[in-house]
Amino acid sequence: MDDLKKLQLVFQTLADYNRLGIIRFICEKERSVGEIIKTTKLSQPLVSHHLRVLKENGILETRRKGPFIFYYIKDKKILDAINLFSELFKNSDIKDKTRSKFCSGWISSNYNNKT
Amino acid sequence: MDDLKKLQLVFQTLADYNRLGIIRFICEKERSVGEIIKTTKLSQPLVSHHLRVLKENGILETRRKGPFIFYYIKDKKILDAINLFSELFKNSDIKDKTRSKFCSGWISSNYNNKT
DNA sequence: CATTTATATAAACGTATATTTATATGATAT
DNA sequence: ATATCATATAAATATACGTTTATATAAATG
Repeated sequence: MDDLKKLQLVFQTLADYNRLGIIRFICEKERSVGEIIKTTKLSQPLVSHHLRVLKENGILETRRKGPFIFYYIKDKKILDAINLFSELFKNSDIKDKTRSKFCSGWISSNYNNKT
Repeated sequence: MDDLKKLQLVFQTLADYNRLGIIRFICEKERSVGEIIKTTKLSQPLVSHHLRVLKENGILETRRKGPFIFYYIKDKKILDAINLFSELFKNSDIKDKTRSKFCSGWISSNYNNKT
């Protein structure tokens, strides 16, 4: 697979409203599937499907914690890249940096709750 | 339209192999439709369609020059953003910055050939 | 071991969109 | 004005993929 095809797959992965919503919810700390379902109000199989796509395309990673499976952003640089697009293409008239940032960032203190 | 939807539309616009190819070809200087057809080897209506999508979604802009219509990158920052993803997700083992950059950049000396 | 909770998978369905084929518009030159 | 070149548009087709419905796996608990 050439690099252009890989790039296309990444954009395709991000080109879904629900998946972006999931990423935005996950972006500051890892979340269990149940939390994602509750917050996004999407059906369980649909969330599961989107999470799989996001994982298969290198956006998310998982870790099991008892019966729960937590999803988290694989590489935090991805958030910077998404933020860049978010700031470039926000359609609101008020272009203040704080408001329309896609994700303010990962909370590193939430990253070490190993079981 | 909320910002998340706008972001989704931008990624959707970039989530096509042929469109990415067109952007990469256009990225260093404006190009006429004919040049794009010749280089990408895509059919004329297909190129026209993709150019329209790219323009409608704020990636490209046009300018007429006689019988020709030239397309160019509307905001060069878009290239930086694409480059960021390109470097994050290149699948080649050799991860040298030079090779897998999506676009080395706009050649500003090619930007002022007004008619 | 059986039941419940948490998550994943499979099949079926509908829709959006990339591509093709055919035609139209718009500018230039003879 | 007409023929030609450059580009756009419209309709038709095909396919990819998001969503739903139904079922399966996997872990925990009594």
